[in-house]
Amino acid sequence: MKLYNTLNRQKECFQPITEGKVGIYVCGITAYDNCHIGHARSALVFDMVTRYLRWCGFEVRFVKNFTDVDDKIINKANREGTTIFAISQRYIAEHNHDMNSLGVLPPNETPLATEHIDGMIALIESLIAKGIAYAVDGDVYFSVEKFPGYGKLSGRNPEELLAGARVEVGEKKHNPLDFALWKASKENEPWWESPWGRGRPGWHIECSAMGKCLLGECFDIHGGGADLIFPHHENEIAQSEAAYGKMPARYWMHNGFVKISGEKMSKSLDNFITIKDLLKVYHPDVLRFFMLQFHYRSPIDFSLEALAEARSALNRCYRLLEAIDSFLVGRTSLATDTPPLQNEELRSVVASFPEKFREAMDDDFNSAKAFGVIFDFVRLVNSAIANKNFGKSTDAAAILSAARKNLTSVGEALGLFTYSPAEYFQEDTAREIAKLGVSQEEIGHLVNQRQKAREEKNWARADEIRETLAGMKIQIKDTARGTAWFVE
RNA sequence: GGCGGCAUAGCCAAGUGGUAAGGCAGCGGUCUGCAAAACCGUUAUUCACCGGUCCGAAUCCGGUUGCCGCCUCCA
Repeated sequence: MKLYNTLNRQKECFQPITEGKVGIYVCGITAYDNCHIGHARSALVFDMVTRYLRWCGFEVRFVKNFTDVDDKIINKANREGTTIFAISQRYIAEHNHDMNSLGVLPPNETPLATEHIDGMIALIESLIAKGIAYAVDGDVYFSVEKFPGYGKLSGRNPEELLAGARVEVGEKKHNPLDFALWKASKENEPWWESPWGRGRPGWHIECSAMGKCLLGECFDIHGGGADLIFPHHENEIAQSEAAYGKMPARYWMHNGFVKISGEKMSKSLDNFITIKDLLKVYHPDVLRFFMLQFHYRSPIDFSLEALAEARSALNRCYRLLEAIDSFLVGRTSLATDTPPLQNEELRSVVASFPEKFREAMDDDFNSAKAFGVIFDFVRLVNSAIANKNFGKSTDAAAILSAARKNLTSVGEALGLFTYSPAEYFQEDTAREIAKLGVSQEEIGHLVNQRQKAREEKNWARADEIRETLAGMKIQIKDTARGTAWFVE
């Protein structure tokens, strides 16, 4: 398995520290507002990473933190006249609700920064003892010039950074590049007792402390959004490596951004769409499919049109599952027999499908390439079902149930196809109908009328109703077992 | 200004040396009372542009243009 390591800017063979086990730390959210689909991408990407690693047989320990003390939380708490804990707990609950809706598996550990203050203080003390950090008036700063490797993750060098650095009035730092490990608390700010007086931790120190506490001084994978490369992860490396003498993680993975109209989606640009709003109009699998159809490091340009296309593609997969299920109804007994191999080639394609999927995913979690494999497979199985002779062959049911099993297995690695086709289409239809502003009853009535006209062989009337429905974006599907309908 | 990334069909997108996956949309056909779904066929002699290396490049090197991100909180 190869994965791209931001640290060395190249794909590297993945070699876990302990055979068969993987420790992953991903930077989670600062809990002060609802999550937007940029957060969703990061969550879905690393959910795919952990799911895929588990699918491959690794025992994964996945840690994702919450930043629950920070300027933005403090500001919001002061504005609302409440505590930072009330704010962070509220948005952690919202976050968890969103993640659950998206089908993101809960991490093994979800540490809060405020639960690890002692660890942070100990870490800061050891940095001071080593002469790498210094205290000034209750603040503590990390001295960048004392750490020779500074800039290795983001590819910057301290001189260049210094040239462009802003020096603010009243700075207590010795060097403009130095960053805060601990901040003396001001009025109306939460505080913890420390050797430097009452204060609160800087942003970067929390991940160094929590990563070390839950995964050890060096773990396998550290992940986050590409915007965290600098300064957050750069500073985290500086702190941890200076304190423990080793890189905190071997592989650094960063997901690309979600853009909207060509610009990065972010709080500051105020151009974000929340997960909650999006899930009102599209099924969570559609959002997941949309995100995973791109390689995780590429930027994505988000639009509702693009999401609609993702829905069309995903529907194709669920339709196949539906078709298999309907083929298999009443025929499963055949699967237990040992029938003659009438479809040897198809059987071998079905059997080798997971391996092809694995090949694509092993190349730096290339889910985009994996979808190519999936759709080739979908077409092949569909063509078998479409073939009348295939239905007569004694091994058809066995092959199709194997195909179904393999497709959902691969889906498990991506977090897709976890619903039954009936559930999926029901939820999809409910959303589409709501968008169209028509009721199920209205459609059902028209479908019944057409059904009557068809029974009377009044084709003109039947076609007229079908056209009316088509005008409403409702497609009719006549099958042996009656008429179904769905939204285009 | 510094650092990094990207540029592939109508749209989206994979592809890091061996002759262009896949999805969406479109067109023709099969199936169907008609449709839909599904299937078959079709849609880039070509990968922003200009040079170079090589038997061979979308893929490597140099240059040009355009877009984006980071350098300040940000997934």
